[in-house]
Amino acid sequence: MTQAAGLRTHYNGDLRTDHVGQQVSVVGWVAKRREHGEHLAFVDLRDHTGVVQCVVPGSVDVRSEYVVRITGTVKNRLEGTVNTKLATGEIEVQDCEVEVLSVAEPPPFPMDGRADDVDEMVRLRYRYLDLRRERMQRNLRVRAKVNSAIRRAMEDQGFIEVETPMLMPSTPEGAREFLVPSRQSPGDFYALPQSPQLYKQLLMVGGTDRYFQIARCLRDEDLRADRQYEFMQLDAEASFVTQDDVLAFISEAVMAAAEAVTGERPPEIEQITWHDAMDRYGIDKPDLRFGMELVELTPIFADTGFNAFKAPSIKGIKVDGAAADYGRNKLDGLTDRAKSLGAKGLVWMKVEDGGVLTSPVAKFLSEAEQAGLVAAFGAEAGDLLLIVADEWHQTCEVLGTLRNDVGRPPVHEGPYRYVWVIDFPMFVGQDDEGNPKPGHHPFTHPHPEDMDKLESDPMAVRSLAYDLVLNGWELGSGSIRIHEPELQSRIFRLLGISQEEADKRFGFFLTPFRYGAPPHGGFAFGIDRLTAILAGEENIREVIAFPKPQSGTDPMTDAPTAVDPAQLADLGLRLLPKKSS
RNA sequence: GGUCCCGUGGUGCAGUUUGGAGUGCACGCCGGCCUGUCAAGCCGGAGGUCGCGGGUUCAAAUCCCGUCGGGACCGCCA
Repeated sequence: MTQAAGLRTHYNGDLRTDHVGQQVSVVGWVAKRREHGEHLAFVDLRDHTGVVQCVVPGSVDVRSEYVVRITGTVKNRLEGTVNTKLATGEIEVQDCEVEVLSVAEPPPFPMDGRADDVDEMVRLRYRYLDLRRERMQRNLRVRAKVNSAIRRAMEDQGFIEVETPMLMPSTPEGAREFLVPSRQSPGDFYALPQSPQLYKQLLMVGGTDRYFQIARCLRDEDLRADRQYEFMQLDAEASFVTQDDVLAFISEAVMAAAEAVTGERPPEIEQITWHDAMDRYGIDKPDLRFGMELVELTPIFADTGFNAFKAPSIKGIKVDGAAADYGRNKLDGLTDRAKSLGAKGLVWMKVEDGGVLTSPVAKFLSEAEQAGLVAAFGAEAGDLLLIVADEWHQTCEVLGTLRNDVGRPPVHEGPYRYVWVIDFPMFVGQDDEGNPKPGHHPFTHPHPEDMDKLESDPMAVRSLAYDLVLNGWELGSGSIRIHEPELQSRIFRLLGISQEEADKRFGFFLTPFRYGAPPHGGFAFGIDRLTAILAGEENIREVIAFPKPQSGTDPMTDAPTAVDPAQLADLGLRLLPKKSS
């Protein structure tokens, strides 16, 4: 409870029967006025702590959202007028005098739960009003608790907070950057940090040992429910540590944040390898809140006569009791979805009594194969089976997406299921020139057990990279970094990056490693995402004071805006004509 | 760049399938009444370029084309 001062003696939501008899002054916004003729009026007064009812012995000229100071005496409510919906509902402030501090126009939407249904653009245009609402104030305070708990947890583990520059050189790997033109060096640009990645590694070279920062990151990529242009990360890096050390540090910060919000410390965060995550859940950010794991079917069809199942990997998922819920339309929808994900097709089967399978393709399967399916799935009458046959990765990915489509609850619904995904592949896919692409980033240390496969079988090499996942959302990722210049050169060679090119692109970053770099590793996770889930929100915009909609424009400030030609001239910039189609 | 959904007084909706006068509901707003209400109650009232543009039609919120805005997702986010 905060000590009240200034114009008020108490916060509205704090008043209880303990205060009965006290003369109090409370301030805030008029949530509601109810007049009963010239002798009695009620004013519900709201601040961020709650609402208290004030009784005025006469009429009172206030409207919704007027800012007022009310002075009166706390009394028990009359018999039968207690309001159990209010925390302050056993008392009221009586014999009130009302002093108007600010008048207000009628707000465009109500400052209560009904505004949850209002068009988000309207809420964002009047965000300063939206923020008055209990939900928004709660979310801001959840966020503050998360930040505070993280900071404390990191400091308790010997990390120090260091700020890094917002204006840095462009390093056009990964996410698209926001650029900032330089006035003193016309035609040149800074970039805003996608993350403090490079600086924090240099802090390790600089002997900082354990660094963290609650860092703002900026990425000029399309916005989503879980993505804003600018977002906050707990960014951390430590020297002379193993992967397990890093996981422990970050687990501690996340669990401390969760405990600060929910009052309950999560159990130790389990781990799963990337391969197992893909194999069992078909995705590298598995949602462990529900089962429906991918079932291995490949051996059943080793000698099949069904052409569609002559594939390297056949897997399926079982949707319990869903056969009756999925008519032809929905099944066609799932098939289209599978195809749009790159599958050649989707086989569905409905399980009838006695293990009989109903499916357009059942007639192509032998009795042994059908029996094998029922056994492998543990299928019972009424279940729906969805089966994909393809390359292993493709099979897993398609089924993983269908599993989420069919079974995944909203992200904010409990329970909280954290999981570390470890042993990510070092390389993922190929670039246009046929070189392997880094799965994490080009400074990630290969898994020590796979060093001998770097050149001979690069796609089989694991890395010391790891992700933290909560309820199917990727909270963040990290890795043990390469600290040996020779190994770094070897990785660049594999990626098809020449030494000259590497020096040009990352010179300022690579040179320091020639002067004695400690082994180090780190992590960064998204505070917006963690906060949203802990606050019970499924969109990070709800836990950001002033977010932007998908267009990236701000309906409140109209940013981005055109600027004065003189400003452009100062920067040595001239605009091209706008594209017209 | 793509797919799908949405756009009707200040707010939330119905009306669109099957074209027929801006018709309706709830909240809010304005005025009146009301001495125990509490997202009060009763009476009265104001408030609309049906996102915008074009087309079809005797007639368009409704059908067609385009466009703008918003949302979810794919691509993208090392």
